[in-house]
Amino acid sequence: MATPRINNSEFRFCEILWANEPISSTELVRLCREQLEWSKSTTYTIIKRLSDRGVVRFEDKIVRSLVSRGEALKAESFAVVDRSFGGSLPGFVATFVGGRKLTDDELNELQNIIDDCRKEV
Amino acid sequence: MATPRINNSEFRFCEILWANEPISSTELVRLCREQLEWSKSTTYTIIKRLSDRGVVRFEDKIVRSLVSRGEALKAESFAVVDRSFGGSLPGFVATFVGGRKLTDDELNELQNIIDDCRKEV
DNA sequence: TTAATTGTTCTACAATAGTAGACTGATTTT
DNA sequence: AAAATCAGTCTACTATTGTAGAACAATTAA
Repeated sequence: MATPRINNSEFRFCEILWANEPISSTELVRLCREQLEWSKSTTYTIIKRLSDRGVVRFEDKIVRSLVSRGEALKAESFAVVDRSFGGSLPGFVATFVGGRKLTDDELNELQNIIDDCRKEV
Repeated sequence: MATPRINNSEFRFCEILWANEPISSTELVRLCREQLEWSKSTTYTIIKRLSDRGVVRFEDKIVRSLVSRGEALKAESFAVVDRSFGGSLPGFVATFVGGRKLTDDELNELQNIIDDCRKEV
């Protein structure tokens, strides 16, 4: 059961959903109008499309996600690393770093991630 | 001068171009047919679209890139990290790692990248 | 110098992404 | 109960992506 694809505008919608769920459609309409400048029907269209694809459930005027933010992000990060860096995380990181300085904090965070990863056998 | 956007099929095309440039359109048609199963006109359409957007130059039957593979990958990695992880590379890496074991080699590579990054002040 | 081949463009069509107006049925308010 | 509001759907239209047939122009071979 691969994570269903979520396109760009759907992703923006999901960010709002994830941050507020469970949430009524009416509220979503309001938030999407405020934060994305969407019309009411645009919001409903996206709810419909996402629920058709199993990304959300829309029941009794309440919308909730079936795919967590974490799952979606993981799927997306895998996709990029696979497609453009032959599946190599170091390849991705090297390219990213090559074009930008990292702060000490970021370096430390990365170090921690690596160390943790080494621990778990 | 932001790197022009390059969509999926264009990216596949570019991989072939980057690996073989400068290259004649005829050769590209051949390679795209072999590797992507594209028809002749599909290849020419993509050459046209990319040259309209300044990604490649098509002159005297020769195609060459104006955007290097490195630039394109960097732009793409930035885009993902920005859009989905608020610009945080550690955020990206943590998510990625959270769903998959890294090999020792990968861990060492990452370690090297971090160490190098620390050196350059 | 015709015939074939090669190189290129034009047009086009289906699929997906992005967006919304108009309508309808259900509730609520006067 | 008519009027207003609310919740939701339907239809639809534009832009982009993915792909290619047909036509045409230039070059080469017969």
